Amino acid sequence: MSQHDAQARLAVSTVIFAISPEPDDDGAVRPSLRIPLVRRLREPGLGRWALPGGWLPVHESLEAAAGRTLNETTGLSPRYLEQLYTFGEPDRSPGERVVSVVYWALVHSDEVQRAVSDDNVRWFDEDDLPELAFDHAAIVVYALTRLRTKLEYSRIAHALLPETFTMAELRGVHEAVLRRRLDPANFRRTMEATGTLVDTGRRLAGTRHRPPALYRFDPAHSPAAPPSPAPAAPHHAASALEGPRPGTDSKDTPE
Amino acid sequence: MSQHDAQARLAVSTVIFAISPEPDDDGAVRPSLRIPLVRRLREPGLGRWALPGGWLPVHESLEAAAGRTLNETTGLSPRYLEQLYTFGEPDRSPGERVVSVVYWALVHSDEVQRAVSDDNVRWFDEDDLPELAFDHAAIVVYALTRLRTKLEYSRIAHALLPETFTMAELRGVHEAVLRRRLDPANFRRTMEATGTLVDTGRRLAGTRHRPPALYRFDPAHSPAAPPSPAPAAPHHAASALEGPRPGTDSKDTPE
DNA sequence: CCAAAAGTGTTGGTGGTACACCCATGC
DNA sequence: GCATGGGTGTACCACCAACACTTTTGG
Repeated sequence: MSQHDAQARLAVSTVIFAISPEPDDDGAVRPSLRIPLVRRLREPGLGRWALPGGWLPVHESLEAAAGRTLNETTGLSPRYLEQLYTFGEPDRSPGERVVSVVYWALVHSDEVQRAVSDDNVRWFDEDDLPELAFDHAAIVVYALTRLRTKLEYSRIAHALLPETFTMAELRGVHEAVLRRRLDPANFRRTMEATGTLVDTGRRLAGTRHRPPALYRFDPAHSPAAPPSPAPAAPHHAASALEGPRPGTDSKDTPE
Repeated sequence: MSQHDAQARLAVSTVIFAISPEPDDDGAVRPSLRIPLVRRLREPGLGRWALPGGWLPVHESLEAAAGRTLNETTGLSPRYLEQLYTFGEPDRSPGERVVSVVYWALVHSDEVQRAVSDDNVRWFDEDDLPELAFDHAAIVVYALTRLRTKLEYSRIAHALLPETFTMAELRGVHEAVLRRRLDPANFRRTMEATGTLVDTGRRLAGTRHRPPALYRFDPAHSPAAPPSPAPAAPHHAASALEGPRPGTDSKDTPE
């Protein structure tokens, strides 16, 4: 019983979200929600697209492992990272029992520019995903509903935006995630009422209309962990990454 | 590398909630929220109280394992069972890396009567817990906030009550969980507005005041899985249990 | 001046809280 | 009849969606 003994194997995967400006059908630039996927280089599921992840190292915390694999596959570091759910149906991975602790993450839109993207890592539009390996399609669907639900009662949209942003950009993020238009007037008031928005005093020039104010989020409100007592506490998994090292395929790849 | 090789071990634990009538300080019978704990019979944490649970068998689903260990320790079967969170800090269990997928469950109050309770299994009042092994105290705190949060936007209180119940009993459950008094008039309207309550037509006699109506929950509303798409779907882990079998201590016990 | 988006004001509906009040039963 | 909770009616307040309206820029 070397490594296929009577034990489930533990993997950690992450659903990563970012906002990308994408040309709309009528040419207007509407932001869209995007997700990076990696191509599987081994069986099972060879060639299929899957969520970035890897086996859990014995001495690494779950959250650190999620942040690290995220960084290894995309080159990015998450602004927001939270556990989503643990998937462990006995038959979800052919051949071997695999239990996956899945996280979801948000990254800044301006970082996506310099994100890795090659034959084996690609960003997909949220409503135009390819066929996924294992049960990853269901996982993404679940992560999407969690993101949408949480966006409405929490203020996490800032994790998808650069340091400063206009009210319209913030609204664009909400509209892209919720997939519906929001009233600009009411949206502004709701956001201002949270007290987490700080007017930088500067304005964005160069538009062909009245220049909008630039805001940033009050850091006093966001790093303070939400009322979830025990876990959560989205630290950034500050695990450094030295070069493009082999990644997860030291021996075999999990789902 | 027999079984202490470089892999984390996977355990499944469950925080079980039930309502018990408990004599109040002034003699009045107010329901209270109770949690069963098991005494650890091995190191680490020998003698301490801990959440019921066990190692994950290779061919059993996470939810089935949670339901089974729940049944083995308490003799009860859950009316509600949902995944809570996965705890996996590297140092949470001395000596060995253990990752615990934790569920939370609700059981009917009338079943608690015939629940197991001996030297090694005991029910504790939610606000009078003993010192717990490992990080189980934090886990219970987290489960409590989840229960409280979910009670307010979902209708899960029925899982803590018998088939039929009065409006006051239902309110008593909410008050016990939320730890505050609720306005009877407003509570009634709120509950009636959900449309999930069915008046059985019968009334509870024997009180020394106007006999209250007996309700039951509309089964058309509760088994229908909530809008959580992927996981959830609280099936009852229908794994039979043949007698008081050795349980999890075939080789060693997890946390 | 005009287009276009920023930003403000006002109104009506909805849901929740507080609280006054009547109803039906046991004793 | 009277104490006790069961059950109803109603006024008020906070929040939110809808939408009319004013402001400020670029061209």
